[in-house]
Amino acid sequence: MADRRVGAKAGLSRELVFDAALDYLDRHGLPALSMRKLGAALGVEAMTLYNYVPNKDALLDGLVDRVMEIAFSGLPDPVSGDWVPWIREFAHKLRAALLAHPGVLPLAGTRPVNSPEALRTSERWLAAMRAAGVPLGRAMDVVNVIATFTIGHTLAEAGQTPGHEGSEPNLDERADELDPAEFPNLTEIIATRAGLDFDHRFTEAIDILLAGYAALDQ
Amino acid sequence: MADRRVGAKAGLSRELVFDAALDYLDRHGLPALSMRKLGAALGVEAMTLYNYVPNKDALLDGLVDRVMEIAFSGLPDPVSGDWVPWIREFAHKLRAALLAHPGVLPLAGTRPVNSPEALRTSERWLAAMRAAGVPLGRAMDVVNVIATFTIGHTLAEAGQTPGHEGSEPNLDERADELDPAEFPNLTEIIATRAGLDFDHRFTEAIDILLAGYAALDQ
DNA sequence: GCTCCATTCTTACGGTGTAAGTTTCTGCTA
DNA sequence: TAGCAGAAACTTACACCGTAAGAATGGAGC
Repeated sequence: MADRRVGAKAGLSRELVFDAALDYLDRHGLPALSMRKLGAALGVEAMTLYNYVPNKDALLDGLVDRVMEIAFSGLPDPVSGDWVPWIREFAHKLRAALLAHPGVLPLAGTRPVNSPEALRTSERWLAAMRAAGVPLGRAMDVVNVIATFTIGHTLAEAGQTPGHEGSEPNLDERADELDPAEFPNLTEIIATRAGLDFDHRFTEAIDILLAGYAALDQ
Repeated sequence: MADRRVGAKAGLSRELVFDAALDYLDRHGLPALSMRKLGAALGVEAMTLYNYVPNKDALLDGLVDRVMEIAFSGLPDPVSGDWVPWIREFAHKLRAALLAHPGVLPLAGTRPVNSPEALRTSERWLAAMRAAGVPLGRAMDVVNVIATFTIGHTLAEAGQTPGHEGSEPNLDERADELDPAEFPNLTEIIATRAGLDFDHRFTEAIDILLAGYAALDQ
């Protein structure tokens, strides 16, 4: 970044700040994200960012909303009466978006998502499911169960990623400390990789949930 | 805490430090937990804690393990061939333990749990399910799906709790900003509470998952 | 050229985790 | 009982954090 004189515009915008924050998060991880470093990445002092964001917490909230928007984008309108494939597609898109930006994952679990975009999407879901004969309360249950499961499962998935920045070693990393006599099944799992396929596990669980809920109403 | 002279024993132990940390977390929340304040709660300087814990991250990891132990404690050994009720009980106990210590919830989602106690419990699960005819890979899938769903769902539940310390308002808190014309279904949900019963939602989803998996093998 | 104002920078404060070094007390041995 | 070794606690220090308050600068409109 070429040096500017004090007061010269850096050409920032709320958009640009969020973009840079998401990029920084993807590149360096959540603990490394500070206002000073984000400012430096934009060629600006930390306090300058406060012209675009009230505080750091709001910045993090915005990042979650942004990733949710990515997950929602491109979802087709649920016109047909069959809501199951639509929700299934949403679940897989949400997982993909979270895995693409694993830095926001811990935030996504903690912060309620109530951006206008998210509310609009929820409303569309509910309307479509209701039109298909699902009671409103149950529709809300399905939406929330799918969303919370996806976040929980993807949190675990990202945490197991080889190179994650957590402090505790994951199962693979402590495979050699595992006494095969005391833990025969766990050692077999590590050796054969049976039950460690996240793609398969997620797909199957979502299908079970959707089939189960679909069977409840009719 | 009566003042001691330098060097006098405060009677600390690893146990006591973790106990105090969990208590502090329950009382003041995760962002408020610092080494200095935890030390003060124990009548001791911050650096003293480093005699019992290598660093703060290890302290947090230990807290997650401790809550998991609470969840596991009292679980009966799965002797009968029917593994479904046992896993169901585990899910509900895990949720209860997490809700009792909501401060550790964000940590539970992020950090892989590989304490010896947790590994022993997993091993018991797998052995029992296998004895009942479930293939090993599927048994692992069931265990992980139940655990990740429980964490994800309970994260959302604790986040919606009135008085949570998050920054974004939850759905109820922004009910009045919601335009009934644009969001008829969401407003109806808030008014009737349909689909907002966490107990019911969790119980039903767990039952659907267990029934679905049970139907796969046999 | 002058004024106004948005934008940016500077400075400062109280807080954080933790490395390094110092002091004090306790319990053992002689 | 005296002396000493090691454990336990404290002190100091450093680099970093979020952010409040105010000063400095640049460009836009007159």
